[in-house]
Amino acid sequence: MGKILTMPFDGSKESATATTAPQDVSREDAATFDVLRKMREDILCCALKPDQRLRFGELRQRYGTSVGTLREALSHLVSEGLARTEAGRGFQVAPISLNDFLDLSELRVYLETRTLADAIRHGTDAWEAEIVSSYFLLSKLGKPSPDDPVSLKREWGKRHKRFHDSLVATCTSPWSLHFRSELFDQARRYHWLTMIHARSRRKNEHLELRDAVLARDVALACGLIEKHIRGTVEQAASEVPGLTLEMTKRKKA
Amino acid sequence: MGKILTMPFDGSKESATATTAPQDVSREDAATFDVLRKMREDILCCALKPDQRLRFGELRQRYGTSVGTLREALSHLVSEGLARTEAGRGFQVAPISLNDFLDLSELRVYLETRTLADAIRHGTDAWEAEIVSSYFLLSKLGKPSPDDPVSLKREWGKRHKRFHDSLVATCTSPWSLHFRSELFDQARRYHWLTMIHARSRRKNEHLELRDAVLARDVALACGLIEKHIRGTVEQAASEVPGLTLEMTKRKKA
DNA sequence: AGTCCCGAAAGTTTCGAAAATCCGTTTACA
DNA sequence: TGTAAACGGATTTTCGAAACTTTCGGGACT
Repeated sequence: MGKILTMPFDGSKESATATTAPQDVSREDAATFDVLRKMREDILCCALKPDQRLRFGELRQRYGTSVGTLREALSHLVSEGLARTEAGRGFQVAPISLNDFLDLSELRVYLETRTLADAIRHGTDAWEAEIVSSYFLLSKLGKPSPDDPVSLKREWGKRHKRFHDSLVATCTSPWSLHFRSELFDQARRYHWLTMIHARSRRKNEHLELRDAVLARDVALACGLIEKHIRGTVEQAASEVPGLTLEMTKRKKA
Repeated sequence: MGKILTMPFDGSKESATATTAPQDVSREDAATFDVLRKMREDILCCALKPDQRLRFGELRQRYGTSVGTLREALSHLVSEGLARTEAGRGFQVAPISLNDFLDLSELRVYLETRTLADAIRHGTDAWEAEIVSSYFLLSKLGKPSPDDPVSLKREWGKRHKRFHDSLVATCTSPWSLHFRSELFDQARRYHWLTMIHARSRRKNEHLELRDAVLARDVALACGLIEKHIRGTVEQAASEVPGLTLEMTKRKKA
């Protein structure tokens, strides 16, 4: 029972391990998990562009790890739909298209409303507190313009995700939450493109959403999030250049 | 994503030493993919039992492959929800519980009806032909009793999956199909338990379903599949011993 | 010119061993 | 006698290299 696992004391009070990332409080899976997270973030933020070929040589240098570890991370990304692999031809970043965005957004409407409704019904004080907190952090930044630096966009993306996650945190259906999370990540790729290109501003839908959720108004909150998702799609469709209905023209020079 | 291809694979043959398979037309990923498929099937059929620890030593012997390959396959299974992994404690088969079955079945009702309705609306002649064909193969076997040999149960499971896949094959939403497929595989674990333990017989719901789909009756077909899924849950809940609401009692012998 | 074949180069896949980690047991000490 | 550190065996995790596959380009033949 006793989970006191006392480390064999090494003398140094502050473990000054300079070699690897020192931010390990509860290291998940160490190297593999770390590489996976970084890589996912890079795909979501289009640092690794859609359809880009992922060669092991470059990746090994970029993330400073071995082939085996990379392979495991890539394998994960494939089953999340963020990468593709074919026969003996290695891996590549999953393509994007308006069709794909439309498809996944339709499913998102269902899963977000389903999880949100359930979360509201099972909401607790701690849940409300986290919503308030994460909204505060989100609003403090304000949606970045295309001209803002990448680091700001990344930070906003993180806070945006945290806010939406907090809304559905008390949902009682693990499977619904799981798929919602995967689809949300998928949508983030398109959100990133919108952030880069779109100049139009939408009104603060997050505030409305927060208040509706805190008021426990299921119908209103679900309606708002549906409008939120659909609005994002329309904005991307009209303002992101090159996001046509079919981006699958495999032009070979 | 794209592993919804329902090719008529013969698989499951012990071709360990059969060096050159006859002109592999569809060789997917050779070793890794092969191990992954075998392992998934073993988990679905409870040859690897829920909560069972998956040690590399045993697995290496069972599947005749290396640690790295196993790791990649296990990694896949984790993101499909068929296995778990924790810190530095290796992998284990995902647990099962009635709660889990109820949760995933509720989501299945939505995804199956959604994909089925869309598939019917976009049905083609080839789609109908495959439905007729796969139903024929399914009905030829008849649902196995608990006393039937494992090989028969496995074959029935394959044909059952192929039939249900054929129904939704023309659905136009890749994401819906993807999640439907994952949930269907999850449900197969519980179907297997039911096949092993349940002795009650249900009427031939597959025939009704087939005819409703071929008649392009969306409402009827969706109603039938909903009843089909819910009926399976009830049968499992009442006839599978040990499938209680909480199976998470961590009894250590 | 066009087509086919063959060899070299680039890249991917698989493997087993070395390093790191965990768990149960023993041992030291109050 | 009880607590906690140290030890040893077992297991996991990571890595780089060997084996294999695909791609590309030159040269001979139609």
